[in-house]
Amino acid sequence: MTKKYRTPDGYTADIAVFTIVTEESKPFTPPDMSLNLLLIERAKWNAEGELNTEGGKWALPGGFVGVHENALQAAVRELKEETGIDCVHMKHFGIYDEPGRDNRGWIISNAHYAIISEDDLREMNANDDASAVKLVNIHDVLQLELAFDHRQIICDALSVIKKELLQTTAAKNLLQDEFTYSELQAVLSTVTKDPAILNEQAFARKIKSLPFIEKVEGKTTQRTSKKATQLYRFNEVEVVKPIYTGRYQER
Amino acid sequence: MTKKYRTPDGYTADIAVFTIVTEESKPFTPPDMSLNLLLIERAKWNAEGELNTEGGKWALPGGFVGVHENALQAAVRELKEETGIDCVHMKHFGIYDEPGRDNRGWIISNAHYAIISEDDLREMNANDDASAVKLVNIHDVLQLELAFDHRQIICDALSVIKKELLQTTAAKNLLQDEFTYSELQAVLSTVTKDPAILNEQAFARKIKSLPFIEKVEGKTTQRTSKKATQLYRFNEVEVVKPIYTGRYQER
DNA sequence: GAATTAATTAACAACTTGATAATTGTTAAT
DNA sequence: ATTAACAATTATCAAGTTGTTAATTAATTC
Repeated sequence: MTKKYRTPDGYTADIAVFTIVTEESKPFTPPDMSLNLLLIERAKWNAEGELNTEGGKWALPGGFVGVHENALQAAVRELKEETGIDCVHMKHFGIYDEPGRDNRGWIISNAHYAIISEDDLREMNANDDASAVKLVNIHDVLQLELAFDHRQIICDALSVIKKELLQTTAAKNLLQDEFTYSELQAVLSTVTKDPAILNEQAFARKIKSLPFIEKVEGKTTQRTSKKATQLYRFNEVEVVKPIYTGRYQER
Repeated sequence: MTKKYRTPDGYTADIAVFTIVTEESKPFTPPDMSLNLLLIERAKWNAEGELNTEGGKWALPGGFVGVHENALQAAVRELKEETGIDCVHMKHFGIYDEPGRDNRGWIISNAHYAIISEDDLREMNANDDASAVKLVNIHDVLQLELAFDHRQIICDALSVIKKELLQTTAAKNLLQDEFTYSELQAVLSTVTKDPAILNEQAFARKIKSLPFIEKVEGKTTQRTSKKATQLYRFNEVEVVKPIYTGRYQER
């Protein structure tokens, strides 16, 4: 190809990995969850013993996209390489292409978020050097010293994940296939103050009429209560809730 | 910079421009609107008289991003250059980076959507060669022969714009600053079948309690009715509607 | 002046939901 | 065996939402 324009010096994929951490799991008790973001600490020195670009700061996992793959594939690959996590739900959410954002050149970053369950997370801890990887509660993450423009990327990721969890059925990726109303409620509680969701009786009542959730007939668990509790699962129905309907008045 | 990787051959910005077309505007009548997408016809031959890549097909406006700008700026610039439109509401919505999507090389397309009002559209028609530019009703657009992977991009754009109009206050960009309930309803009707929005009495009642819309005190118009009609405007309030609340049962 | 039309208001029924309370099933302590 | 504890579940009420139907209002047209 004849290049009429100056072309980019690189194309990277970054990944904001979100996961749920169950804070305390006493038997027969509904879970108390927090939403966490996975970060890696950039090495202070590179292989040649020189100071590394943005070394010592915390950053999102990621790396360069190859010519043979798209950014989504690269993101999945990099996450596996850097943390051992096999991700199911990974999605593009933004592009970071401000001139000068990376002092190494004209580098375009394609940002993704991934949602993984606690279960899948355990593989990670076994697989990798834990010292350079940590989970940070989403309420604390902006206090850290972050590399490049990752503060901005993380801000955007937080706002995207909050919307995604409330406006789509993405919560299914943070739960087991079959779950109780209180487990789903615990996930949603990490990102909303909506009283219709926080109110236990109201939510237990509501879950039965949601078109995208179905009762697992005759199946119960004692994970969250001494009394056997009904299990539910997501089905394939997708819905869009307009802001022009519903209630807005507090009582 | 030392290049360890092969780098992209180009970075382009494409723009899906959406606008409302009022189908018939009898006086004293609520509008009948359709949502349209702006497409350009690619020239059959290039400057050297050779057959152009994907020439003769319909495509989204767009072009290469320069090293001194980000893709959003490039998108605004290209849209102005190609159609004369000065756009207010332009946003990134997707990346198209499949290897082989453009036979000219490794070219990454950053896709944007723009929402412009009928008023702003008039400038365009005055400004440019109308033969190569046309507005297509969103229900017809997928019938056309489209260049590159623009069919996919347009599909995604349609689904994004539908969500955006219902789940955010983006409709304000398709209306005048002050509007009647029936004008807002006409905009929303182009993208939803929700009875709570299509029902006139219900919607006229509802608009008064929406936290992100306020009455323009004492101001009316006769655009849509012989009887003077109340005007409303959007304020700055932003809301997120969870799918876990509200009604799902049809009557 | 009557007909027409869109906006507005009213009224009702069915549904939603926050609040409060009662009931149920199981475990653990007495 | 009895009781306390506790989450799940069900019940009830009040207030808000919304589809439906109908009446009222204001301006224009004939």
